[in-house]
Amino acid sequence: MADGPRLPGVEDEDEEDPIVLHVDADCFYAACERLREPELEGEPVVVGMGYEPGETNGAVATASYEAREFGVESAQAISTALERLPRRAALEPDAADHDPDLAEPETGHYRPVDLDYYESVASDVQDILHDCADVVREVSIDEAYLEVTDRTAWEVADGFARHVKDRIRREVGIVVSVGAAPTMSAAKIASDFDKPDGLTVVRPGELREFLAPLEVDLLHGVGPVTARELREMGLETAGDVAAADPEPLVERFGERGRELYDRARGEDDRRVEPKGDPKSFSRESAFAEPVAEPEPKYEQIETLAAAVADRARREGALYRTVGVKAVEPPFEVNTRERSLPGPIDQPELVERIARELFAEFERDPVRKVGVRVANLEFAAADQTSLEGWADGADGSGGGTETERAADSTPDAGQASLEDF
DNA sequence: TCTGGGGTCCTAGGACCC
DNA sequence: TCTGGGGTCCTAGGACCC
Repeated sequence: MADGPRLPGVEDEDEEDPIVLHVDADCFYAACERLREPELEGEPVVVGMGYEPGETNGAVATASYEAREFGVESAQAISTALERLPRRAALEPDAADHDPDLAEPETGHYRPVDLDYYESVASDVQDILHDCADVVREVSIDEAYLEVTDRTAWEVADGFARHVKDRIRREVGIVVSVGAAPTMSAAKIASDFDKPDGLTVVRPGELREFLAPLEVDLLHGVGPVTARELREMGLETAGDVAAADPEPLVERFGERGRELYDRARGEDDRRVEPKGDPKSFSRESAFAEPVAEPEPKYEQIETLAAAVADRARREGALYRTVGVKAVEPPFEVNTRERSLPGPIDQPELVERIARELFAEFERDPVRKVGVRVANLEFAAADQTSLEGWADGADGSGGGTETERAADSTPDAGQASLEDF
């Protein structure tokens, strides 16, 4: 926290601490499904990815709170979810005759993920967020940080947060939880504190006491592995971490250890900034069961390579690195990648390199494959817009590699396939 | 719990350069 | 024959997040 000049004896924390909101939609995918299918209100709803109606494959993307009552959890296999919460349609009409008590309350509604629709809903929410804040950082489809320091004050921050919640509920029909705090990391924890439909304000003076009793795994960036190691070090709560000697933490976890220590003490200098360009695009897909024969795998690699290259082109990105992923049973993740001398936009080359990189695994049993492009450059759009404009210009456009690649049609200025 | 898909960041070793 | 120090890039893997 920056220490500006102060009048002696004046505690003006309220002035200097930023006010950060973290807004997090509750069970977003399920909420979207309810938006277009209001009959689902109050019912157990499970949204599955890689799931198709009537099938048992895929995993749970989102389970409504009603579904969670039955032990359905995020990331769970749909087959497991179905054991705990049978599909509503499956019991109608036949099974209902056999056991009418079972049919109604003990079944749930299963829907496949429909990202396009969810994105359209998210965009309506984001419009409101941008209207309510000076800076918005979208973290994911259902989550964002807002910098609202100049829009409100600590004394009325809960009213402001309430206003944001109410607008989203009224205008879009989505319920969100909001956390307000002087740091991003605390705001994030605060939004989670009272879910669903939560509203938690942590004022600057309350930061340490708010964090202290929380289990370490509630800290952002602490997953199962780190949580276990922290417990082995005798650190159960954020308060334990805050009071600990930071040296062993840094030794054990490197830079992350320092960060962990700071966050547990409520120290976090990051300011809310809009999200930058993406760093990579990837596509992956799992087989129903491990595949040993080369052909189906290569076929999938090619499909994914084409999809990734297409995505990059649509987004106006050049890429310099192509990678593949092969997941072998039980869950061994292998990655291979190759970087090229310069940025390109050549789908055929992505396919070819992906095939070559994958060759190493062609005879291994593989349950999942993936293709990725990285080292992205987004200069293309700007450069294109300069064309026909810059002929006599000030010479700032000098002929960089990026420009060369960007203003060429595929195959012209970029290195050609044979060069690799 | 037999494990889906799309991302980010960090680490560590090796190559290579000066 | 022995062998410093610093910097950057590349690759593979791992932890984590939603």
